[in-house]
Amino acid sequence: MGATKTEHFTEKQNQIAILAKALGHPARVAIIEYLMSVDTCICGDIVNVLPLAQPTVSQHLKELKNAGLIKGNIEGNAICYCIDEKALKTLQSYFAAISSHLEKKKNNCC
Amino acid sequence: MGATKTEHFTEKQNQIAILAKALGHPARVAIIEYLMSVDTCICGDIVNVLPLAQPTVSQHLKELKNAGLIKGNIEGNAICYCIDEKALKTLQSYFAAISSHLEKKKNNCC
DNA sequence: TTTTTATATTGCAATATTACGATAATAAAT
DNA sequence: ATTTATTATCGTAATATTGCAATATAAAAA
Repeated sequence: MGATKTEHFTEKQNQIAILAKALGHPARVAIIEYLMSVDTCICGDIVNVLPLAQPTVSQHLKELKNAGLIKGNIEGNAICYCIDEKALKTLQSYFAAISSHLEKKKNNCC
Repeated sequence: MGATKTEHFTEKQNQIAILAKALGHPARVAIIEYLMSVDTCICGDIVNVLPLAQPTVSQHLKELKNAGLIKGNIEGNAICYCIDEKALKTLQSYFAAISSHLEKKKNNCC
């Protein structure tokens, strides 16, 4: 064993889990924050910004891309990675819904 | 190797990563959603609701608790787990900030 | 007190993640 | 055509996660 039983959960639950998992590493959070901070879309300096070796950064970028959090095109020997707004909007909506639900409830146990 | 290099990232980045990682599994997303759906705080039926064995569920609950997403007290031989609103508020604020930042920017590359 | 009920812990096997050196691939620059 | 610069892939070691059977723990019920 060791493999997640995705088939037992809803599409939505799996989707949120995939996005959350992709952000479940500080390097990937840092990458998203960096992509937000730069104006340009070409940003070959991600490797220099992060305290990790180039193959490791490349791997993290791949995971963010697989999860759908970033989009990337190859521009010559530079990369053009940027945030996929749709994915982040999904997360924003999800947690906004949870928050408003919790506020309505005001349950005060625990 | 294989251990995350947390020390190279900011407190905030690590905090978000910890919360996101905890939600990086559909079972744990399902648990949060279930805790939201029930009115009561005592909810010993989590095990019956999920398609996983009892020790596995117990482990997922432990991880959610470690990450700070749920709070739990033992109430006799039942458990009282509930959502820690603070943690979910943190996530809500974080993604709200990202979303509003992205909307302001309207970058249209990629 | 013994049984029942409910959750936690232990131990283990299967799998996944993290990290990086070495190397490949690719395109711009010389 | 060769060099240079940049990103991707491969291979591998260390560690973490996932899942569950077996067992422990703890309190209510009998």
